[in-house]
Amino acid sequence: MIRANWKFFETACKNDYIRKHSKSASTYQALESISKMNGLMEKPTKYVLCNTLSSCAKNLNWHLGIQIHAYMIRSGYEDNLFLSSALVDFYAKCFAIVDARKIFRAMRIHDQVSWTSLIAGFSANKQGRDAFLLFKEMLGTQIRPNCFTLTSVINACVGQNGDFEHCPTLHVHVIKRGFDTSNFVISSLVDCYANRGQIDDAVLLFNETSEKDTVIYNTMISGYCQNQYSEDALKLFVEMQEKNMNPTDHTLCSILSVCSSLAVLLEGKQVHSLVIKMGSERNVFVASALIDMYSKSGDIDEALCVLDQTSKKNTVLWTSMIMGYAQCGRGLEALELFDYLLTEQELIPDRVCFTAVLTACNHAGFIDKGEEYFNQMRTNYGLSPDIDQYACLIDLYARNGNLRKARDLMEEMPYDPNCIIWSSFLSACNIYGDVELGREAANQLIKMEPCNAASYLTLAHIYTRKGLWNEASEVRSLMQQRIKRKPAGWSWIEVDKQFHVFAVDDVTHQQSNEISAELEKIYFGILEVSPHVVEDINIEA
DNA sequence: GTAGGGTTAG
Repeated sequence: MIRANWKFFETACKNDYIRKHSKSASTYQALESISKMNGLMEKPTKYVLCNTLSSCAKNLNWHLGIQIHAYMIRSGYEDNLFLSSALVDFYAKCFAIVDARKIFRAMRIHDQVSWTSLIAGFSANKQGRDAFLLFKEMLGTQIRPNCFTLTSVINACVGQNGDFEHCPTLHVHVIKRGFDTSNFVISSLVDCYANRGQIDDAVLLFNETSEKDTVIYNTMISGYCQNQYSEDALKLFVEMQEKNMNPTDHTLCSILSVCSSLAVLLEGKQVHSLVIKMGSERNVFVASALIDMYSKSGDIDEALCVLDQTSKKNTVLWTSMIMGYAQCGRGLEALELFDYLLTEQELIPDRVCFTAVLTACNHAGFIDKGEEYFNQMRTNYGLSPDIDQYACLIDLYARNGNLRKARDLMEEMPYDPNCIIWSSFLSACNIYGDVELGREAANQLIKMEPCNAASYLTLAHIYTRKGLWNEASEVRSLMQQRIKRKPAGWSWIEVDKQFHVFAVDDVTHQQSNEISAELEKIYFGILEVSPHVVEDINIEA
């Protein structure tokens, strides 16, 4: 029997695995709690029920919430608009979106709040399409959307697939209804554009906003950060300080993430000082960003220190540390930590945690262990692997020379292999010189990204190593036909058979370094084997 | 009298 305590329910609702157990807990504490809130064992009024439901929604207190629902039915409050809206919100926030929809559909009348609650619910449950359809349905009624509704539906577009392009349409609604002065709405639009890689639109909107608050700054910084405009993110951070706007924990997270991607330990340490000054080291988001920053900068000991000092550790924090070990090549320590957490700390791993564990196996070359952990996901934790964990296992097989096994798994898995999977598979084919599988992988990649030179060049490399000069030449001429000009923003010159990559003006120093590294990686392989290929890869405009 | 909103982590 699991003891009923509210902390447990908060966690329980976040995780399906525990959630099924939470149903077996006793219910008396729930009723006791309602009574206490209402004072001295009296019957709860509809106001108390409403407030309590709202609090259950905020704190993910599933058990108490369903007790209140039961009480509502018994007491004839089912038709109360306020209570029903709060109930929709409660179920939606507790990830029971099917129940939320059921309550909403059973309501005889709806208002802005009930519509918005379900739209926001779909959005929070990553069902952007449903949120957008419901918004369209709402437009067909007498109830007009308000700024809450628009924020929720715009938010639903974030993280959706490429074909789900409603951000400009919603932007028009925002302007038409005069919500373009609301920072709430504008920040969700900035986030939406940035998330879709339309950074110019995000910047335009940000610059047009006259009274910028901290959140809108944070959103823009985070947008720059997501799109690898690290220097612009830093500039905006400085601008914020010049305007005497206090950074928040969100700002710190984004800036630490910038320091991670630039691997600038010195600047990262300065931000760490600011974290301490602001007293934010207890924030688990900030702590996680710090661990990530230190481990990506190669200072794993400092990452451990941060972890030790964080009193409230959760799965994300532990995962950061496991990933930190894995990425700096200390796979064994990563796995030891994971095993310790399972046995001693009762860690309940999620999918991302398994990604970190499988990455560790990958870096350490532990095939058997990798397979074991992969199978444990389903058998021990009821988690069906998603494409990221499949990608890890496929990469683990391929890197270690089991190309056939990797290819079979790509066939068996319930997802279509993405660019990441094909390109890691192609580079394994290159290492092990497998012409047949390499050709297939390159062709798939060329179909997906016809203008990415890397796939053509890697395939040409595989052919050249096997002495298949004609095939290699065919691939190179195909590349020259398809890629007619140099990718925007960078160029290169050849001096003494060495490539010197330089950036044109509008490319930041950081991007230019990344491009150099990438090109050096590609061309070094080619130069090594067959110097005459060098002439062919001068793709002129 | 009661309900709903924006940016953050692996």
